[in-house]
Amino acid sequence: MSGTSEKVYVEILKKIKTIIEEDNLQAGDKLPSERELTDRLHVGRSSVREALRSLELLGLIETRRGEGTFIKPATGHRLVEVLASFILHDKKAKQNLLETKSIILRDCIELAVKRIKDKDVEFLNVLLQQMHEEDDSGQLQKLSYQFKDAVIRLCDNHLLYRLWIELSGYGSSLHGKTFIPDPGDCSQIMEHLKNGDSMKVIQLMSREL
Amino acid sequence: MSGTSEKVYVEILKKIKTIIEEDNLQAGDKLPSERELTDRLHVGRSSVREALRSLELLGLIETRRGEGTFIKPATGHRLVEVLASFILHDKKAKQNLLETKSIILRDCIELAVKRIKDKDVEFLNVLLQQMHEEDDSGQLQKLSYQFKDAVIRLCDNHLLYRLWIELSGYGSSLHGKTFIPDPGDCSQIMEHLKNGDSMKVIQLMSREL
DNA sequence: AGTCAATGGTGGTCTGACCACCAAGCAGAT
DNA sequence: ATCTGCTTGGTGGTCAGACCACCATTGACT
Repeated sequence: MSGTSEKVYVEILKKIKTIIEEDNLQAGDKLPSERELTDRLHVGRSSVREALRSLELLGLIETRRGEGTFIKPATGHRLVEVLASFILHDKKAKQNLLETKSIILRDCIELAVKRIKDKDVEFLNVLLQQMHEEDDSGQLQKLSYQFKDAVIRLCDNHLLYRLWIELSGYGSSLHGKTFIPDPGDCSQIMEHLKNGDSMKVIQLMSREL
Repeated sequence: MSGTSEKVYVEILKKIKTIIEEDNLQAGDKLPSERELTDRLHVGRSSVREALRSLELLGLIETRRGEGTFIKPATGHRLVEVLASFILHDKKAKQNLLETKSIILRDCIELAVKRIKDKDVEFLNVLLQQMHEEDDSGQLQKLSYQFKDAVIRLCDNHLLYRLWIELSGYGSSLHGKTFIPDPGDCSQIMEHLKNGDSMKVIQLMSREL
């Protein structure tokens, strides 16, 4: 071995990262099975599992019994969920959470109005069109969520976006419901996005708070 | 049992959380040993370990071989470190990181100028005084860092503060050095804080970028 | 009283075993 | 030829037991 004072499971984390990079694995792709990793890395299966379970809790991978382990599209509110339940005991912390969520949302939108491109406008218009044509309320809700999400992603900063997703995930588990704009809201948001009026967009998107 | 579709190690996470709450364990306190948890929760030791390793990777606990498992004071830059190394493959992601760090810093400062109290001003003045009296360059650096940190904490939002700490931690591992203001900067920062000029404070504190 | 070896507890790791689950392949029925 | 359904191999999920390395305490010896 190379001078290995590190715990095996941490080493494994690094090896897995290497494997992901070398094989250029993308979100949704399958990782080698636990037993194969055991062989390739010359470690015990339990150590492999400790590493994988850690990544799973971080929301970086997803395991499906009988199928395998897969790289997850970065959308893990699990992270904040766990962190929160262990760290955010008191009321003040929850207040902090809501405030931070609101601030991050504002940040995203401010970047969004700066960075929105013509093709983004087109895409949002398509969504908007679909919404106005949709009758089924379930489908409508889904589209509304997509619209909201798409707007936030306009910030073109994946890290910031992830922060919002995670904060949002925990936030909704706090008060149960998530704000979803109706088609009318979306039309207005659309207009203000084009005009570069970030204040108005923020107002419309922050209704839940 | 309650509908147990959950994986054992996730159940264990909850149980551990319960134990921490019931026994009112604080940072630094010792958790029951792996074998004791195995007995108390009627599960295999490997499952207990999967749960503990996950918490360790999240920076929530610390394990010392031959001694035991201990609750860690909530200050895990491990989180972003791990997330980052797995998510931030490309250059764009690193750019995202720097941008986000800068944005969070701005958010903190904007809250800080709103929320600064007289006693905060007093405290910062004491630090400033010490800085001007200090000769030793090492000590001076330490005081400068304290000053910067104290200003950011004025936002009175622990979560936002933690986000900055974590982003900052990874950021410095990117380009190696961290910006530390000199006494002159600190005096100016102090003035603008009192005047409520957040723009100026942000400028002075963001020099590293 | 001081030194140090034995001991018991703790985390670290590996192995092998079994289960539950899923998908693909194959054999039989239609 | 197609569909159905069973078999089978691969996968994750879990457990039990065995060592090892390490640490702190104990207690015997000096």
